[in-house]
Amino acid sequence: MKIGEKIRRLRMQHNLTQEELADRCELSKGFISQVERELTSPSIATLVDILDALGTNLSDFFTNELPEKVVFSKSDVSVKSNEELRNEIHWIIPNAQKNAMEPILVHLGAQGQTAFDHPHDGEEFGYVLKGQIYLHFGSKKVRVRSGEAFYFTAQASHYISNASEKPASVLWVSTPPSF
Amino acid sequence: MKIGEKIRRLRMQHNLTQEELADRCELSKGFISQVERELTSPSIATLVDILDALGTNLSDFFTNELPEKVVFSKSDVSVKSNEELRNEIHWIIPNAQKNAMEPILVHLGAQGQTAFDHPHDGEEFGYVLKGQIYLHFGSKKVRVRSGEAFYFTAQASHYISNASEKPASVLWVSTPPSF
DNA sequence: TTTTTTAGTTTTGTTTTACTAAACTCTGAG
DNA sequence: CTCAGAGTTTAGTAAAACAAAACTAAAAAA
Repeated sequence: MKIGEKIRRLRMQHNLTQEELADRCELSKGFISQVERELTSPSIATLVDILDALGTNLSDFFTNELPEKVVFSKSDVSVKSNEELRNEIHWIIPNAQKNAMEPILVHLGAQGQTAFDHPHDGEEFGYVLKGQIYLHFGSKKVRVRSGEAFYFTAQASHYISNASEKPASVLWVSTPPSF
Repeated sequence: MKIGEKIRRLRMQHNLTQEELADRCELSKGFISQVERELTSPSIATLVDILDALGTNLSDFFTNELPEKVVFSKSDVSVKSNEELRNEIHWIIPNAQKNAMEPILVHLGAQGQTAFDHPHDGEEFGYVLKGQIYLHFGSKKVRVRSGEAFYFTAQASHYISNASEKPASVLWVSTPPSF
């Protein structure tokens, strides 16, 4: 929590005095002082004004930063294959649920396809490494060939399929990770 | 913005009535109604209570505000090449600044390298499509070969280089987009 | 049909508090 | 010492958050 402290830090980083900040968002300097010392709590509307004057927004403000983590994946970490759907999914990063994005490698055999993915907030990006696949997005169906990419917000059900006899590989990155 | 609508949607997703939600966060059902219809705006403290009862938090609540967008990139949208660094960067998605992730294709010529990227919050994922590159991360230097991937939180300065004479290609996804 | 229940809305009123204006404190500089 | 610039504190008000109860509307039950 600690809204006040955070605002103070931000103000400092911008080399502003309480009064200067107060002017920018049409508040009194005394009030800014109270906010920073947590003697009061601004309304949401005024918080937006303050953050605006500090070049940020509610989203960034409340998003706590992630702990540092570096992963170098030389080999596949975990694999799950599905005979019936003729596919194989390689999770590239361990415990990606904790991260903002989750990259996977999808191998589709002849006539293979992935499981139906239900709509969720977030975005999906794919790059076809090998072969040719069909992306089914809502009622749309689009062909994506090797070296091509696709991108969409995951607000419709979707899955991919391989209509041909040759295997296909897709590098897939989704955010936030579906759980 | 539209705090009320969003709360209503969340409540619906949890199959709660206004009264049930009101009970959980010790508010009156009438007030919940006013909030959802934007006739009033909750204080930050009570907003936290409400979100808590809905199994979320300020951070997540204010983050997911992306407009639906679907992009299929069959050809490169914009390219920027740098003779001196012997590289070429292809932006795959137009206006990716508005999105949660920004995928690019990086081609490195012989002895090429990318510009120095300064630390920022967010995460970076890369997959080497062709050739062999070195990832410089802070003071670390790691070799990544074709078919291998790397991943890290972008809290240290970083860039990639191609030490060999053969060209190299890397598919790069970063989040949030650096601007 | 009438009655009852269930979900949501609207009104009215109280109480809390966000916010202002002005006085106050504490520096450091000239 | 005094002046100026930074922050703090106080006192008061205007605004609003929120509660409680009355009111709609619709569906379920009888």
